[in-house]
Amino acid sequence: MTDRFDAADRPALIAELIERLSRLVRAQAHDTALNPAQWDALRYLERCNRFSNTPGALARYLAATKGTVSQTLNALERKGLVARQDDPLSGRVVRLALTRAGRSALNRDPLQPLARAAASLAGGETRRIAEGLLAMLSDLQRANGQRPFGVCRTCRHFRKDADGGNPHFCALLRERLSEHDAGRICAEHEPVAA
Amino acid sequence: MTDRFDAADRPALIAELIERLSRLVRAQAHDTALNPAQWDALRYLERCNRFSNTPGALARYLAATKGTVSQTLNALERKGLVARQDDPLSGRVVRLALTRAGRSALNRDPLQPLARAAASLAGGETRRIAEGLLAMLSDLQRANGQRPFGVCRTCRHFRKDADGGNPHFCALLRERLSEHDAGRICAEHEPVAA
DNA sequence: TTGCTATAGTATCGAGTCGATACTATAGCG
DNA sequence: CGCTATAGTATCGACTCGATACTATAGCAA
Repeated sequence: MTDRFDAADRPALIAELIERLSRLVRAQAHDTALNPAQWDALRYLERCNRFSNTPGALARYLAATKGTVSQTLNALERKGLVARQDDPLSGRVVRLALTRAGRSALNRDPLQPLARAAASLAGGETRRIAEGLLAMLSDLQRANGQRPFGVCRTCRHFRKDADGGNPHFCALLRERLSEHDAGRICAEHEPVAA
Repeated sequence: MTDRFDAADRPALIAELIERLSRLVRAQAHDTALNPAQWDALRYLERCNRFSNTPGALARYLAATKGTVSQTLNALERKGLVARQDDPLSGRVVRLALTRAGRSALNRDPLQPLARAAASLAGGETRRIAEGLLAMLSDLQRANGQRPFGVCRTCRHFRKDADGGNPHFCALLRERLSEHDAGRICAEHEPVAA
């Protein structure tokens, strides 16, 4: 029988460690006012751009069904952390926004202990690990036939410094992008490299 | 506002990536016959040693309550993947063992896509990442006041090559350990370094 | 205009999860 | 023999989450 802790099976070890770390975070988060799915949604809404602040985009991001996400949003709205707003342009789109309370709730994010654990790694390691995990995420999403969901800056529709005042531009949505926008998650993201 | 994707906030990014990877695995695992907790239990039972194949140890490992774990075990037993056996020495200890079907179920572990993603990383990276994640796990467990749960070989009670035929020895439980034992997870594990 | 179809989102339901609580039974100690 | 600690189970209830069914709007086509 193969021993999953052998050096040869290090990928299996990595996968299992990821699963365990996440499990510990969830276990720890249990005495929070929010559940894991709600925290995930809150984090997403903090970082998505104005093209992606919708229930549908959130559902794709979380790999959950629209119905499930709708319930999560109901809970977050009930708690006053998220506001739903009608889209001025389209009658069937709902725009999501964090409330002030929602933003400040993120200061109590149960992911913080994990982030602290990451911060205490040896100096150069955080970069390597972040890049490795990112690569794994892309891999996994590709294998699942999902959209990659990256930030505008790394998208093939991103046009850097297209203009003076408003430095960037999205060639897909034909919208100007501020420097701030460029670092936000977009549901339309397509990586530069084909 | 700080942008969580800045280089300065790389630890937060790492934490979030771990959470997302795990979420994708869980989402993918949904059309499996087993749920995430059951997979976690199966994985543990494949790799724990003979001192740690009990519901209590599993509960500590999963950071779950005994009641929850008991239910998980009920489900696994009902599905014929795990067998509960009375301990011959103690009437209040239950020993857990994977059945043949349980062992072969692990070939369909939904963690495998993630492991494959880890395997396709650049050569030297897997080692670094595995070590980094291990360090994070220890950190997190220490912060939560939990037992570390490592393999015998790295335990302070482990005596290497204590004997000829049975090479190793556990100084805590006063039991001989085979080479195979040395790589198994033990609930009594205490790291060498204090 | 009138369909037709696709899409965004919601409501409802039911199987299942998981912690809390309470319980039984054994171990171990005096 | 109690007494207490521990291993494990049963039960309950709040909640999760996907499946299904539904409403409503958008967009296209004739």
